[in-house]
Amino acid sequence: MTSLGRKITPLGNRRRDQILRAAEAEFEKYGYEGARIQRIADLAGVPKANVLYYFASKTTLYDAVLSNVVDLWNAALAPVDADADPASVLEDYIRMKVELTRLHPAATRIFAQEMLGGWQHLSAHLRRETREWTGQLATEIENWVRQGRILPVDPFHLIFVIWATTQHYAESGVQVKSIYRKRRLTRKDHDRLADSLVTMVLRICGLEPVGRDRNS
Amino acid sequence: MTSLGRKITPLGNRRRDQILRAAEAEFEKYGYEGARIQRIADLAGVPKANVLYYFASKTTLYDAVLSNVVDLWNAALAPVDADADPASVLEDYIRMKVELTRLHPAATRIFAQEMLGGWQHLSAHLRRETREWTGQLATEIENWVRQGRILPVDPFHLIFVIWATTQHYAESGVQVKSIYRKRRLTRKDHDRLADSLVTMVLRICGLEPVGRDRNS
DNA sequence: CAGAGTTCTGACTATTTGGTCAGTTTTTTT
DNA sequence: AAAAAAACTGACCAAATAGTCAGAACTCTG
Repeated sequence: MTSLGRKITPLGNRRRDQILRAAEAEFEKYGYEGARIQRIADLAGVPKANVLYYFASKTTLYDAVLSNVVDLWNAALAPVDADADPASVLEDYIRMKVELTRLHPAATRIFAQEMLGGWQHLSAHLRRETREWTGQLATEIENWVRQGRILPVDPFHLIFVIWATTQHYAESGVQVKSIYRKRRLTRKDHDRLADSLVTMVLRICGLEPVGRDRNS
Repeated sequence: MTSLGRKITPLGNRRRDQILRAAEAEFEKYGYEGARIQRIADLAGVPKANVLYYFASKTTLYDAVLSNVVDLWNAALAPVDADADPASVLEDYIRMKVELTRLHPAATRIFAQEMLGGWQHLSAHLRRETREWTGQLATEIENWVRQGRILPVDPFHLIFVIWATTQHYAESGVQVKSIYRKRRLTRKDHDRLADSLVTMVLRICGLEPVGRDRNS
């Protein structure tokens, strides 16, 4: 489904990326059902038929976009180091997630939409990967609790707090504007979000912030 | 838009509700764009034209569904009593929200979808109401912080934790199944969620659980 | 520069879908 | 029971949209 039955030249690759970027924006804005191939074509500045030339169908195109997003996610959220102290691990995890959210808001929103829909469009392969890194942190948290290194918490719920909050915050750029009367999220907003989240999560676990050199 | 230019008999009202319920299920499952009037009609057991007889357009129908949902939400989340102690207020708020989520999962999901889309389909009237009760709790939390009754927290972020987590949890029945390998959420799951959330939120605020008679 | 492979596209099709409407049936009112 | 009002519906329509295709244009290679 992903591979076309022909060679891909550098030119073709550029076009493909160009279309893919446009598709990402479109899917972000309208979701799978609401997305229109024509609009993707317009946005990419190519005729509609050209979109269908590179991606056989709307589904294929969405798959490609989604795959990119999940790859991004998987690459960024590194495996947990078993020896590191809980506070550091949690803080790193949170800051990484917020950063990803800041750098790739479109990707983030698509990811969230897909999650809302129960990963209906996620291939089995990607689904497994996604489950893996989520499960790993949960196991680690469970160990910490058993070892008495943090207060008792339900690992899933703790992850949800981190996950849902950043996600929710990122997703709702419009909501933030409409309910909280802000225009858009600045870099500072994201830093504040990360700080605030770290503080909250550490308090939940009964931990103190780790003194560390921040690179900024 | 909401009112038809004719009298509504009891019979008509029943049919209207019947269709409305079907529509709620449909919109929950497929979102606004994905929803099909034909399917709503089938689900309600009436011809498609009958749906359009009661609701002039898809938009009108969605408005009606959404209005119901927001009413439900507004009615349940009572205004905050300024004199009550923070722990009680927060616990009540959380338990109410989780309960709503349990009783009206469809409504909850539609609400979330709408939020994701930036309230694009919410009338100005409902939008104002929604903002009001959100802002009220935030103000209250700010007061508590100022009075030193709870540890310093960003009110919005705290509300987000509550909100996003329950929302996220409720929304992702399928995700819970696919990632965390559970079948469906039982009553017990919701109780555990509420307990866990209360604990977490109180820890964030540096509060102890309130001893109180639970009616169950 | 010739030929092969790749890229591109306008025009077209099949299907889906929201919405209309004229006329029928049922219920309510007088 | 007659008249009026409301409820209902099958048949249709116009618009939108995903996807097809034949052939033109371009690009690379020998």
